[in-house]
Amino acid sequence: MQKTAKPKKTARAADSVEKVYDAVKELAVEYRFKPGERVNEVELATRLSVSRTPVREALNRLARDGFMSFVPNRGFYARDITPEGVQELYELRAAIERAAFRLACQRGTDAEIAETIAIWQNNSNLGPTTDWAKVAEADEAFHIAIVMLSKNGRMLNALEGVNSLIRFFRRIDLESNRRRGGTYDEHAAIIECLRRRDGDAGGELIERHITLSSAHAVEVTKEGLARIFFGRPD
Amino acid sequence: MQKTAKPKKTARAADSVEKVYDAVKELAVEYRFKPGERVNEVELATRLSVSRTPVREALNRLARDGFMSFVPNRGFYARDITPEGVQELYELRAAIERAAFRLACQRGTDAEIAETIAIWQNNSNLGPTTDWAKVAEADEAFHIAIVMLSKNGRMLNALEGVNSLIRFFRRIDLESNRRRGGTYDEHAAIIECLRRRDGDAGGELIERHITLSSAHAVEVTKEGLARIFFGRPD
DNA sequence: CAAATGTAATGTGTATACAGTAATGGATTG
DNA sequence: CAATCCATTACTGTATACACATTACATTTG
Repeated sequence: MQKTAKPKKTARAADSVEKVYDAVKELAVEYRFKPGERVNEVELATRLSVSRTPVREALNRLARDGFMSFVPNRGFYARDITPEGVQELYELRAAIERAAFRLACQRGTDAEIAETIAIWQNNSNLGPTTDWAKVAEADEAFHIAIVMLSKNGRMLNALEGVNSLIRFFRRIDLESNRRRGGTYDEHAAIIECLRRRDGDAGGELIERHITLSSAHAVEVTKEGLARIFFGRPD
Repeated sequence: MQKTAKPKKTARAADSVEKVYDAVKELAVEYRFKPGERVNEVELATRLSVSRTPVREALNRLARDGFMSFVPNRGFYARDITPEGVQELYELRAAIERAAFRLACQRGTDAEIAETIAIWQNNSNLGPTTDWAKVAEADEAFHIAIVMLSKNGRMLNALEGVNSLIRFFRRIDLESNRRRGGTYDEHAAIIECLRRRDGDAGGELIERHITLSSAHAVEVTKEGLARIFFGRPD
């Protein structure tokens, strides 16, 4: 289905909001805004070559997503970074994934479960790599795949929101975790429960698996702060 | 700290967004928009005596809250109403509250737990009433109070979002539930677990307590639809 | 008469203007 | 020299204007 050479595609700048939302969300996910920094609307608008109107609409969305806070007459501020905040996010993630796993064991079809296992087996064959971004991406996909089996779109949506909020820390966490090993085995055990459809056991494993990560919250945010303020071109 | 009589309080119309957000959210919570209905921005703006700009900002927020969906070049549509959607929300609520209860048992101080119990005892003394809105409000407050003990602001925030999305159904659910009795006893059992700080048992009770509600999702949405389309002045 | 086409009316998308509020920096005063 | 005050600057909040997209409806066509 090619785009049949329609030259009338001068097209208005519509969809600016979506573009701005995606772009600014990306900046926020990667902490290109310093924690607590005030976001200047005109600067952002000129940088993205749009007016303030779509920028403000996007910022309003991002505020509800948890990436911005908003103070009337002062504007939008980038999210903070604190160990407590990170731990809270991991705890929420654990709560969602635990429940979703139990539902997945009830509702996933045999075919879906088999497919999920197959995907995991492929992705875990990354071999020894130092591309932690890829590792984190695969890890996130693994957990998302399980939650999809729960057939609960609301949980999936909530988890995706949490995931984008912790993505920055998850990379750091996985690096140090992988050094300590264990992640692979934990996933393997979870997969085995899924195969047996043992929702209770697997749910507990997932919860512990995630809670282990949350226990590093302090170190992870320390390392995160360092990267935000020192470790990049900017 | 009184507001020292500053007559210069002609004040600009600022804060329109907050006002519009609250007003439209209220409308959405109560399903004053018919399910799936397209929301007309100019009509809403004139009704609230503001321009389209703050209206759109508020609608963008509400979209992220789950009250609106958005289709580029077509605008905002009110959420629709389906049994599956309601059940998903109840499942998410159960997931959050179960995990939060366990944390509450670990983190709540003796004083906080005692206070929570006291508040519940007061509120359960409503006696025989037919003001289901009040009953639902007390129920929501009871569950919120427990989650507050978890000291996890993110979970609290997520739960509040879910609560506002299901408030309409919760009232209906409680009516039929109360007729069947049981709600009081279930809360009492949960409270007892909290007093003993038995997070595992109480968590399971909460989950079952909520899951029981979710099982009525179909009937509840049927009744809800009837009320939306027939049962009110409009 | 049904389907297709053109056109008017309705409504969204974004830029811009202007009013009002907070932030800044220098002058003034103790 | 420090604190306060005032003027200036920078930025936010909302209304409005206009371009574009969609929808509804009447007209034409097979």
